Amino acid sequence: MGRKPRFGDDDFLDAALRVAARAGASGVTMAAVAAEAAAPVGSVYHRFASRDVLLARLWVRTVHRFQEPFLAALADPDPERGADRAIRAVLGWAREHPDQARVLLLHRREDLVAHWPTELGPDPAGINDAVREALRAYTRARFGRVSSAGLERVTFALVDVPYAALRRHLGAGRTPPRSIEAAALAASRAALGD
Amino acid sequence: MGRKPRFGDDDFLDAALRVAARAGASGVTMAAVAAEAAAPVGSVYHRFASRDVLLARLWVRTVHRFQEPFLAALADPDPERGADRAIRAVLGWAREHPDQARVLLLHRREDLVAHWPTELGPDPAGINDAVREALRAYTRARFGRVSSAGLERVTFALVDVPYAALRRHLGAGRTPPRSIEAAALAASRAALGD
DNA sequence: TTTTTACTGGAACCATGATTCTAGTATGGA
DNA sequence: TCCATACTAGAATCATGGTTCCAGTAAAAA
Repeated sequence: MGRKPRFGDDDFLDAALRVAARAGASGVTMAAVAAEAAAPVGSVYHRFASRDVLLARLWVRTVHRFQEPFLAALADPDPERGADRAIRAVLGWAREHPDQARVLLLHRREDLVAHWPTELGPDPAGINDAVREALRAYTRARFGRVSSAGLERVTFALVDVPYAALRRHLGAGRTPPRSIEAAALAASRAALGD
Repeated sequence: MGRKPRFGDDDFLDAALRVAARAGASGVTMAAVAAEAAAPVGSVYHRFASRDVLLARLWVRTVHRFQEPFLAALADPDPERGADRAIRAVLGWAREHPDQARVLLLHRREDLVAHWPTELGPDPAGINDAVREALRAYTRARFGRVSSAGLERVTFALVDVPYAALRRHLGAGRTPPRSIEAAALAASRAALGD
């Protein structure tokens, strides 16, 4: 066969992550990613057809990593404990991986949709299917049935509230402090109507 | 003196707002703003030295409009009622002015800081001084003293929580529904430690 | 009516950064 | 050892969109 590759997909995704953490979304140029990986731009294009593909793949990889602990926590047979565990999982993950958490904040869904590379599947919308389904299941387990209002309330409590607790810190470049957990838990429980 | 102007500052700011609502932040090119106002690009540059200045001025104008009802509500002599009124003011303003609310979401503080035009003052940080001070005053009124933890909690409850309730809807291009108010109020009160 | 002057128009120019292109180059297998 | 095959290199090219520039133009004041 051919020669052994010097750079793999993940090398460039990791480089892009580091650049994003340091320079923000707009700083993630192909030249910057290549320099960060100590590679020439040509090698980046050998792996990723375009900048859009690179960014989309980084986003997808990060979303999956993020969803894993969240979904595991939410699946707890006891709904109340499941909610608490889910909140803690999100806050804990963000504290352990602030750069990756920042990537999730940096992209806007609209930007992603606008530049979504068709070769990565139909649409980024599908990526959240697992979460959407888990939230429906949670709503059913908690409230007996899945009403539109109930689902919205659950989404607010389990997704938007922890996001709100993190946003300020991640946006400012800080690792989120542990002290936000109490307020986030209290707010989330209240939103669930306890 | 000279002739009467055909376009004023606000014509272009309004045009930029409409473009932003329609095409997102990245769609706000100078050519798009000019076209939206039915003016040539030269006229835009006659009013605004650069795109950065235009966007920064739009942001500042919008922030001021947004802060006004929030600060008025928060100044209520009764702290509990002040918090509720502040939440309602934010949610109500966003529902009445979804495009402008979206502008506040679309910009990232980091992007603004990175491109801040020096002629607009020292820094965008100063813009939130009034809010920061109001939150300190609120913390004092509510908890007797201003501790770091108390201030963080108040900020989360009165700024981050309503933001969280709005984000999903504004980002998706929808006008936020009234139904989010109950959950936001409950979450906010809980975060304040009631 | 003439002059003055700020404003209008829009084509040309430039900077940035994505993408392409064509030689090399290293390595597994024959 | 030698060939076939990916992969590496990075200079050159292109596209996009911000910015400049200067010749008109219209209204207010004399």
